[in-house]
Amino acid sequence: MKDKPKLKTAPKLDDYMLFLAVVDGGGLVGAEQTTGTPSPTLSRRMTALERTLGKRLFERGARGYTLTSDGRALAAEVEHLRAAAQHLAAFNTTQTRSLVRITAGHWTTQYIARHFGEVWSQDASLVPSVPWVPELVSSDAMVDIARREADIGIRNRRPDQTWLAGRRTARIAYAEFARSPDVLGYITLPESLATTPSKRWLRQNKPDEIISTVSDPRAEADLAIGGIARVILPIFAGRAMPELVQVSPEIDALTHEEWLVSHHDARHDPPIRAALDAIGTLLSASTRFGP
Amino acid sequence: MKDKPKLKTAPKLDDYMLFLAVVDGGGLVGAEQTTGTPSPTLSRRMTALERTLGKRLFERGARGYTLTSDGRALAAEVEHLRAAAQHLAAFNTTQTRSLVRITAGHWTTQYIARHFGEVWSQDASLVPSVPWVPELVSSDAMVDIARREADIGIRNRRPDQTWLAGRRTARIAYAEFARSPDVLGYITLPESLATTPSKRWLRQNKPDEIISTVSDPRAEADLAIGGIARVILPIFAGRAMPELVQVSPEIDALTHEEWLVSHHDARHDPPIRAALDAIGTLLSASTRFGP
DNA sequence: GGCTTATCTTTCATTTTTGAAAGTCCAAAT
DNA sequence: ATTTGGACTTTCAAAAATGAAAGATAAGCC
Repeated sequence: MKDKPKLKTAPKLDDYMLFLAVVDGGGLVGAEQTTGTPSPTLSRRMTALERTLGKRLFERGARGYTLTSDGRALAAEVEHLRAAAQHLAAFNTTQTRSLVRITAGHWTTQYIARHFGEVWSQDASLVPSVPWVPELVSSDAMVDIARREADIGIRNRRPDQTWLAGRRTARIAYAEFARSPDVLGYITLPESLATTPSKRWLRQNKPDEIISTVSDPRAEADLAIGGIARVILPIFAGRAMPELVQVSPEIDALTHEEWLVSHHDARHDPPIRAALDAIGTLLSASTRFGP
Repeated sequence: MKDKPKLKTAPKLDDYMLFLAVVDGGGLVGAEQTTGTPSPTLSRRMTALERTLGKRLFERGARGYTLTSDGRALAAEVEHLRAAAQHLAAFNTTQTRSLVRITAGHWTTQYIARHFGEVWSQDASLVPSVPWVPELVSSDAMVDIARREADIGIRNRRPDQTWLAGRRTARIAYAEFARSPDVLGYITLPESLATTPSKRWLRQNKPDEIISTVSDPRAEADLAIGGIARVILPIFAGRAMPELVQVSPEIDALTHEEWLVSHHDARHDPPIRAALDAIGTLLSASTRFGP
């Protein structure tokens, strides 16, 4: 940053914790063992702490650091900070697992939820080294990964913003499903909710054959199972419902790719890395698309 | 550092304090005002805190940040840390001035002590913007600036270690002083203490004329004032004692430069910067060497 | 007295963090 | 419906921090 004269009036709180580690350990080597911070870094941090406070906290010798009287006085005062930091650490361990928010369309979310046990387990021996839990959010809206509305999005095209990273997982095909081939007419969502390409396609291509609407994708499928009309579904979702049969060939106009999308930075975050791997495995599984 | 996978289990304590500032301020802009930390930095630090804890602490909106339930829970817990940090800040303000340890030979130390008021004042309107206090240590030993035995050293030659920074301040000349020109013989320090060039010179050149020794540089001058013998002094020191007169020409063999020396890193430290400027002004003053 | 060991400091290449400027998005105002 | 303003995120160049390796120093041991 710009070279502007700045008197540091407040040391880093972490430097106080490192200070205590040096005190407890009798020197940099002892503190290195307890904190994992290398001695050269500790040396600089202790020097910076002394400089910022304007106090000589240690006498430095061949046998390690020993406290000055200023150092002993400070150590007594920093115990409050140690207690507070330990309190926070204890609080944080009450929830050790990272929540990873994953958004996808309804049927993809359902598929993930039903098959998630195949790639994740709460059993201690199977839990991945990075503990995480999925938070599945069913949404067709383009959620804002930049503003952290989701950690991972499953989308129907390659991400085009440069801060997003994406991996193609599958090719998704659509077809008509019904209770039997002789069921005619279509059920779909109201026009205001018909935001997906498949809903728009139906309204554009067969508007006179829509005989009913319902506001919920789950209910849409239930009504098709009830024999009232046909429904257009991703084929992997339709095949997952034994009461329905495919009653048309694939609808080529609706076929699209499926992309697993995350923020460029976040994908290095271990819980998100682990989630991307697990979800990617699920979405790419050959069993998802047929026997 | 090496690219090794590392799950950060403990956030920076300062990030918790920034978190509280964001909570108090209702967003990044409010926190920027109270902490001075720019919004882009705060944005990243809050994202890093969330990632490290595996919790979503904020909902992000066009009107700033609002806390999630996890965020509210954490904010309550972090109050302990806020209290501890405030306790420390209060403790630190009990000693706001930086102690700058300056080592020099006896006579230089005395000169600085006597004239220090010319470049430094406790008066509020004259105190420099960087509060510091000198800790003068009279020592002829080569103190270890690397191991922080002193912040500033006044030496008789250019520093040769690369981690030291130096500024030449004066040319120091020596001569014999006595109560009157007819006083003969020399007083000096015992051989074991005669570590300075001037003492060694005397022992090498006029060993048979040493008629007495004393262990203290101050007493050495006092005895000369008492008329017992001559003493070899830096001319600026001799002239500062009206009871003594210079009784020899300058002793060319003893003339040397004077250097103001500090650790390379430390000289950017404002208290040390201020001390170097003040001491440099004193040592270079023309009044130090003559009428 | 010389050698070994322990501990701290410095070098140097690499990584991380920072902050000004610019970009993005949404709510409020017109 | 459009424009404006506010708040957050990203870009990019610069600054700061880091840690392995090497250097420096002193105490302990033989």
